[in-house]
Amino acid sequence: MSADDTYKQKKQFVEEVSLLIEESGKPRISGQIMGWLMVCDPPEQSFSDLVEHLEVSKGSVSNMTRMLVQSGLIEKVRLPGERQIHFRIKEGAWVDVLEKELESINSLKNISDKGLKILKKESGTDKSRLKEMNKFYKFAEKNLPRLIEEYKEEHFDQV
Amino acid sequence: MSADDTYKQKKQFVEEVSLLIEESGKPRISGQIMGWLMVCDPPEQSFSDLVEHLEVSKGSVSNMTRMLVQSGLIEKVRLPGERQIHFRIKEGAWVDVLEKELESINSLKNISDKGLKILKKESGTDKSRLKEMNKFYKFAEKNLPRLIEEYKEEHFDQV
DNA sequence: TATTATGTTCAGTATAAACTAAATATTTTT
DNA sequence: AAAAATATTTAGTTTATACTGAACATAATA
Repeated sequence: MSADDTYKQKKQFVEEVSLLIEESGKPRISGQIMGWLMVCDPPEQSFSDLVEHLEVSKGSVSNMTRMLVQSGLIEKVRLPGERQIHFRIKEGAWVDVLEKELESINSLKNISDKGLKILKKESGTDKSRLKEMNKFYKFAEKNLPRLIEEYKEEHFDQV
Repeated sequence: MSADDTYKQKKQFVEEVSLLIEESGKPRISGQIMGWLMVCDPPEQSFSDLVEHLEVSKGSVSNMTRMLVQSGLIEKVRLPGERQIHFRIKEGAWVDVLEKELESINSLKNISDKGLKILKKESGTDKSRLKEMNKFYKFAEKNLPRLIEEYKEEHFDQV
């Protein structure tokens, strides 16, 4: 297996990751950046590394790295002697993704609270739909953080 | 509080739900349908009920209800004496949403397996990024189904 | 300070998807 | 069987957003 073949496989890997990310509703290029930063060597890549390897515009790299930094998935790094900004996957990136999910779970719990409040005034109207939604998201809100903690303790108790 | 006010609040509720759904990457109208079906009276609504209350086209109702039925969030109902198809929120809709999530979690675990296989050939390259991703999604795959079961037993052991 | 390297912002283009209205198909009633 | 009611499919429009290339801003070097 030549180094060139491995490079091709990495490119293939990048495309598959970006497809998954795209399916989850995020821009394709953010997925390409994530994918590449998972397998590149070294793990830190400069702005222009990204532009060249992914064959995308500077504007896209600028926007998408900002978005990814903002959402906590990657981080900026300054390397001694290096002029350009570098980026790398942030430790705990995937845990962070799940923790972000908790926010929308919270929103869904809140909206179901709100709905129940409205229905309270109408004695005849069925409330079971909203009650089930409410129970489910309360359950999730209670148990997911516990699960995340469990994972953290198992895997980065050194932090 | 008049019935008219309550109706307005329900409309407001529908908009908020649809916004949340939209933010999660699904069409606005699917969110409006979900929202309305959460608070309407009766819980079963006909095709034309949806067209009128949500003020959207028949085509959209046709497409979006099909999508929602397909994804298990709502179901078609035939009511005795009623001519039109009716729709309602399906029992366990929200649990189903989470169960669907498990599929993408599985994809992410698989892609990290694949990535690790590629990096195996390169002795120098950092593997910790992919190992962490892999561990995390393995953990999720192991524990989320358990959690879902726990919820189901607590809340619909009658089923 | 002038020059070069680097990164961001902006304006415009391309693309994809939501949505509608109308035509078509299907089902139900008379 | 004809007519009416109901639902789906289609073609076309609108809207939103990803993406690019170029202009602009900023920071580093000489």
